[in-house]
Amino acid sequence: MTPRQNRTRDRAERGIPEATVARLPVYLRALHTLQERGVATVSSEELAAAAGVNSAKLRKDLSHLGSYGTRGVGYEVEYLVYQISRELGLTQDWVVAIIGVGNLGRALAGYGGFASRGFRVAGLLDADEALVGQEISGMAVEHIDRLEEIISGRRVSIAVIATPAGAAQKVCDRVVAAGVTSVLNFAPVVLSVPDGVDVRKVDLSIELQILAFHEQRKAGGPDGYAPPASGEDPPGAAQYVEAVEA
Amino acid sequence: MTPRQNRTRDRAERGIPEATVARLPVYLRALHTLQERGVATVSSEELAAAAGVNSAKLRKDLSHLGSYGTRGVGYEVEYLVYQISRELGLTQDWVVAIIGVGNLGRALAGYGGFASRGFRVAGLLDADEALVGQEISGMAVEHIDRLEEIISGRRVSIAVIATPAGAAQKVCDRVVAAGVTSVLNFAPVVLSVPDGVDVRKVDLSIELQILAFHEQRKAGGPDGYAPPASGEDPPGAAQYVEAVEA
DNA sequence: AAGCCTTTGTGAATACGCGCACAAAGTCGC
DNA sequence: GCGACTTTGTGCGCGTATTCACAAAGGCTT
Repeated sequence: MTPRQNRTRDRAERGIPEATVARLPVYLRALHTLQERGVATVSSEELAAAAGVNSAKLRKDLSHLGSYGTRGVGYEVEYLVYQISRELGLTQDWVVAIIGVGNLGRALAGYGGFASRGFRVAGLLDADEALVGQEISGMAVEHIDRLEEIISGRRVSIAVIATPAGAAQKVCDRVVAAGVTSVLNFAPVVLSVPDGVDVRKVDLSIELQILAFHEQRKAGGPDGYAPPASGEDPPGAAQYVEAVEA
Repeated sequence: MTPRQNRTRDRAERGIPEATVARLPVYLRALHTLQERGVATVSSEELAAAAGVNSAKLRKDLSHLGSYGTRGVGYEVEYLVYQISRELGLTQDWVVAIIGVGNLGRALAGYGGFASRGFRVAGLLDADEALVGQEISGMAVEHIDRLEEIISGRRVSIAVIATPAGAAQKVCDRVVAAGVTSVLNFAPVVLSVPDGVDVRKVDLSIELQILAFHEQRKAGGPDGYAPPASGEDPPGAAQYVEAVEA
């Protein structure tokens, strides 16, 4: 994605691989668990096991942040928690707005994982007049007409889109226009955004379909499944649509 | 993950790359949208744009399923929908059980994306006696004690874990013991499962943290952000824990 | 019927990520 | 104070993924 800037500084300090960034939160969670148990020091082997990764990978990931381990001993849990938190930007607070207060939006509003990691939900917005004013998880739902005002007024930097698919792109355009540069999208659509805006997608249906693919493989026998005749002309090409439509 | 079986047959028919599998559902969704609009034929360029990927990548992905395009014309939408659906295993029905009926479980139970893609929710389970018997999205919540009976009796092949973190591993062990080989995990823990069982994880908090990382970079200036002094000895090493704890 | 134009399918080059294996570095026991 | 032992940090090779660029293939026009 950003290949050119990787040679400006040489490792640590700049250019942490995307794959590493994606694992840091996992390490962080494992470290928090260790911390609760009162563990002061952990080896790469132990932490890797807790995080479900290879220990060499863990060490390489951590080496991108600097040399925070002690050879022969391991890593100091507390210090590592701090370093990873800082690298991820969790030592500062991030203001989040949730747009769309359906079932999913409600679940997100009540999700404990927000507050505990420096994410503060500062707004719940919906287009449904009947919802506006209702209180969800101790916060009143506001009308989406006030989106721009809320986003800039409360310095929202991350927007969580939990609207129906049809509304998502329009909402996205508006939050971006209002200054948001990070979007977490739960709507089942591909959002298009200008350069400089990050979008991450969470899509239940896609995850299930990936599982179904592997499940189908497994069902075909342990040694190898051949997908149903993939070079043939299926008889009756017209009616196969029904099989997958709602 | 499975490198040895890739040479048994030569491309198509066997060994679709994991990265490709992960994109097929995206293509499928884009194709459904086109279908609703009455589009009969689509070029790789158009479909790639709709799916948010490079067109060469799209063509290579599709080539793993076989040669379903016509040079000079493009792909027949309906036929491609069928081929991808079949490859993903969506031409058959998959029986899903949702374990944990909190906010998130409720949202999942009501999620339309299940039914519309061949996923049938056949059970909602929870440990809370107060919830058992309640109806959620037209389905009665059942007690988790009946998990084994429900899973084998109703031929559940995919388990969705939406329990609190503390309960997830135990629930996972039970569903696996009962015969489930595909798990979609929403609990913020790393599940360990025996070989042959697939686990996919959806984790809101991790996604937010990844966004925060990039947001922090952007905030440091358009040309390059240097993370706060990553080789230094921070003064007062003891109190930095508070910054990220609940 | 022939040639032009569009679009696929893929070879080749490049970038990226992973994991092994080991040297360097530091601790701990004696 | 020294040697043995542990564990980090990383060089290296391998496999996968991505993208470019183009030849092959097919339709369409004249």
